[in-house]
Amino acid sequence: MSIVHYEKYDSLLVAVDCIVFGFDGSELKALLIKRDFEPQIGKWSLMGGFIHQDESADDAAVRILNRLTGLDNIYMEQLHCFADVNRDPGGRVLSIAYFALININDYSQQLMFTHNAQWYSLKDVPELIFDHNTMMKAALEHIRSKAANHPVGFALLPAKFTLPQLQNLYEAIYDSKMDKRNFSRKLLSLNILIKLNEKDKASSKKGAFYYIFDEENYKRLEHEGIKFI
Amino acid sequence: MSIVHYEKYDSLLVAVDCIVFGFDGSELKALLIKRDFEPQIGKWSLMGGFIHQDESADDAAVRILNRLTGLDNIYMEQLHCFADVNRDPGGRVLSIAYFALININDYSQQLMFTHNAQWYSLKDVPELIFDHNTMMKAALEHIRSKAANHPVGFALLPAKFTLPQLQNLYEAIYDSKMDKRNFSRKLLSLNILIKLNEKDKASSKKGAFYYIFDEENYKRLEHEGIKFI
DNA sequence: TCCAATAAGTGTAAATTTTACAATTATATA
DNA sequence: TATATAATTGTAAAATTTACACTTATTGGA
Repeated sequence: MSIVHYEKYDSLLVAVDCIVFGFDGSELKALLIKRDFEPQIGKWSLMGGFIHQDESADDAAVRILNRLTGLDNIYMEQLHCFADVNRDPGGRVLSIAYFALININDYSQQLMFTHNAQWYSLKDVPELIFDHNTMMKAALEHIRSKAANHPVGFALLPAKFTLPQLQNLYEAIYDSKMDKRNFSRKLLSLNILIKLNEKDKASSKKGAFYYIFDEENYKRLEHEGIKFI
Repeated sequence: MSIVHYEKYDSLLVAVDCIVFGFDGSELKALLIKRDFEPQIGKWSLMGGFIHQDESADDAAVRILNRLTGLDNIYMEQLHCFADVNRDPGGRVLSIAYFALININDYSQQLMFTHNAQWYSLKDVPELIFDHNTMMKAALEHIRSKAANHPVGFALLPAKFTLPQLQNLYEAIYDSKMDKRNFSRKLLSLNILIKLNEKDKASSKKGAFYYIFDEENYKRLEHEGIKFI
């Protein structure tokens, strides 16, 4: 096989920007950072960075997410490559947006402080730099269409969670109320939930049973798809 | 707003590669080109090219599709950005894959010849350069998951088509037989088909009625989603 | 012109899933 | 012990999906 050396005249800067969603038990939130660097210092934005010569886009996203959260093994998917010519006033920069889900409790206050980071409810997301609001909107649409056909929650919920918490998550994703009888019937019929003999008493006197995900069935349905909506 | 000039040390070449699907009435086919240029001259590949400094990725895809097909207004979606470090042995090149659907009859023999292009049934797709087989596979998965939740056919079928042709398309996408009574009931219930008072006699003595898409309802359902599977 | 062949077009009953809807239960605290 | 709170549970009607086979329109050949 012949190796050619491509001309470099139209090489471009390529960034990765991460939309990080977390769930606090009742609301879906996005992790944003207040920039203490140029360009657009002082404004809110997604966490991002340039892709290096010697790393894949996925690796860059992992690196950037790790820098922001301190976490490894974050659930992450490539969302879309945003490539309008003038999306970044500082120069021609492509951005590959990544969609990540984390358990909000895994995120340390220390790192929040270090990065000027803040969790914003989706309703309250401020104006962001560049096309980051567009990315945010695409990420919200993505999780909605994903949740319609795949189980979600594994990455967003703590290991032990209750049915009301899981329902709150779906209600937060779709920003609408659901019937709890129908919801539990539906979710239990998927065989991805294992009921524990232990209750969470934090939000009611009666207490709600904890569940964990059946990891094997969850991953299978994540691949095969379900029909949630 | 302050304009910064980003360092250029990690700028990358970014290509666009197009997976073009067409439907010949019974089979789903992909448009491939036999390379008459380096690297990998003589091998089959997707049609692609580099993104220029002054064009968006979408514009590059339109340009490349137009060069290959002579067509404007091709149905097209960004699929995924492939960015492994060593995906192209000729150098570090990212590739944004685009997924396009065209009416196979719109494609001229002249252009087929000019570009060394050939329609391949999906079952017979040969070994392609780089990660193009991976892209092809992703495109097939994409059209399958898309067809499960959205109407498809507008871009792939001629303006007038018959119900058996539409069913053939769905059967080709899913590579499986469907019941024609259930299929027609389902599709007709979507209110996206307008029956013409005219028959296609090409494939039967009785003839099959032509239909056209109700463009408004089609576009609405394309946006809202349907539940096909 | 009549018959045979071909593919198009059509209906129904059973099974499953979805939807709408409200009473009971467990527990903590007053 | 009474009360308040949120969790848990069932059922009937409606809608959708599935499985399944005969009739129809037309052409070309006997």
